[in-house]
Amino acid sequence: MRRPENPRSRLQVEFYRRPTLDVARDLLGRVLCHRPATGRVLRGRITEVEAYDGPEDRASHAARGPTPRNRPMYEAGGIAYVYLIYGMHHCFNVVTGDAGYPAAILIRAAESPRAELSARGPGRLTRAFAIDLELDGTTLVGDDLWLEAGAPVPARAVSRSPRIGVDYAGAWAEKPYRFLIAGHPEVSRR
DNA sequence: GGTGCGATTGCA
DNA sequence: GCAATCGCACCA
Repeated sequence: MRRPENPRSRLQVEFYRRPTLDVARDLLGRVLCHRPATGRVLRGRITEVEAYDGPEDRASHAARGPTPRNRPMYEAGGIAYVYLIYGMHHCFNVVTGDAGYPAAILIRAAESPRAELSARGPGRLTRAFAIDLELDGTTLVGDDLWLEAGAPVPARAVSRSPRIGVDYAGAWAEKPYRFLIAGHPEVSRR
């Protein structure tokens, strides 16, 4: 019988350099940690994510090939991909897979005993965790930004659905690439 | 160089 | 239902 992982142990690059859907499911229950330039470490347990997987994924920023913005998606897994959406909100992604294969996972929600760190929705989450463009391309195994093992989420507690806000992606909009912990449903209607 | 729009959110 | 707000993708 394997000894349970220390919940405070940090995820290493091997965790991220796996198939994107596997990483997405395994991100549930992990603890996002950010140490801002000033202040204490911000910690929150991930409750909802969406996978954007490969060059064929029409919902992905990489659907039309590499651009200055999506460059981090083509790097080897284990770094952040952060972009500005609607001119006002940041979205935080975890880059996955091998170098040259564009893939990332959008972190959509997290919970914390600290109420101000419980956030539903990708824009609210980045605001709560003080994540902005400065963290674009940052390693996820450094001392500024990292993930901790947290507590495992059993299979029965994982639910899936199509991704939010990607109606333009044709058949790819139907794929169940959104993973969430049952009992932590998205609040936003749609 | 010009134009259209988005992996969202909050308010009417 | 719709405005906010701007970097960037795309076209010329």
